[in-house]
Amino acid sequence: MARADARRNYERLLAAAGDAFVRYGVDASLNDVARRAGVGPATLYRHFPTREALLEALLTDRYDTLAERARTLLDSSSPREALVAWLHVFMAHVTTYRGLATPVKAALQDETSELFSSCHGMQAAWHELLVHAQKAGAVRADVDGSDVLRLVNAVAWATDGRPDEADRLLSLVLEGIGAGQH
Amino acid sequence: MARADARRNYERLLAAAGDAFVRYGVDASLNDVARRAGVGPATLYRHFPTREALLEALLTDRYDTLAERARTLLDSSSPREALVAWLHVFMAHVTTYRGLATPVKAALQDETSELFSSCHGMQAAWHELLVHAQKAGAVRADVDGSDVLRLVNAVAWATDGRPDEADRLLSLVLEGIGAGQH
DNA sequence: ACCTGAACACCGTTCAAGT
DNA sequence: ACCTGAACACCGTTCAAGT
Repeated sequence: MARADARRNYERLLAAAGDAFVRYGVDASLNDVARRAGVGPATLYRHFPTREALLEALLTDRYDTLAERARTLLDSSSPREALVAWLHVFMAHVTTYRGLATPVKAALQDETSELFSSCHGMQAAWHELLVHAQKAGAVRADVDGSDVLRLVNAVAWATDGRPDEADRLLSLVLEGIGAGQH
Repeated sequence: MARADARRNYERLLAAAGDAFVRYGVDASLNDVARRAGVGPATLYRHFPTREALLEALLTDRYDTLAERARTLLDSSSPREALVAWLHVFMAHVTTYRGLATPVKAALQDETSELFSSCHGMQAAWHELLVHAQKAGAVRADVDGSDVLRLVNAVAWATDGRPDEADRLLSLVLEGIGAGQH
């Protein structure tokens, strides 16, 4: 049973980490996070053994939201529009913290990544969305969903969240999977 | 006029940095580079004020080679094949050191990057290659060369040089610019 | 059961002092 | 004109010692 102070430290650390990641990106100093939380460094490591553990705690429910969003779009729009809209939302997610694309890359392909399982539901929902679009003939049948997701993540990395460039590169990718506007 | 020992230190530092980047990637410790070169840290900073200066010295002639390669391919192959072949060579370049994609990203879009000017000739040659392919109808006329290069660099980043995945993602990009196999 | 903060080995970078 | 290596402020991470 967790002590009250332990629980409080956990919350404070999470809040401080969120702040620091927003300000300085994913590589923000962990000692600084602990300082902001008013806690010793070792306390941070006790609650979150790795930087990825911190990210996981911060992002898990966002991945749930992304999965839900995919399912909502599935019945609400045309298959192509749904897919395009969701990929935009996904890119916005990767832009949450500077440097987030790198851990996301790991999450998308490395089973040992701590974010790997947090992503699983989202990936499943994304695959449904893709298959739906493929069955409607809006996307080529031979493209692999994981490939697309990793490529879109790479676009987010390459454009650093600059919206116009992100949109241009994303259009190229969409064209590549056969989902371009005609 | 440079002293003999200064010149020798310069060469040693360059060699040590090349070694270290190959082993540990672009983020290798600069103190360690100096140690390997048998030189004090300040001597490294005197010759190469920044890590990017080191990269520039190591890569400049490779960019010249890449430019030359583009011009060679221009008359030797079909426009489409030439373009595809060169992009593969470019991706291989980005894989020279682990983590190189990040400075390359800067070089391709940030004028303040020290690699920016080193890249200029290569970019010009690449644009020629692209225009050639576009005139031949092998690539869509509305795609921007810089966009493509940045996207391909992003593919190199996303695949970490794993050849099969790199090829799959690159195919998607090629399809996106209208240069896929039909 | 949990927290503390001093400590370790490292990093990038700069300094006064040397030759 | 160039080099030295000690030094600074930082980093991630772990420790024995506390309550």
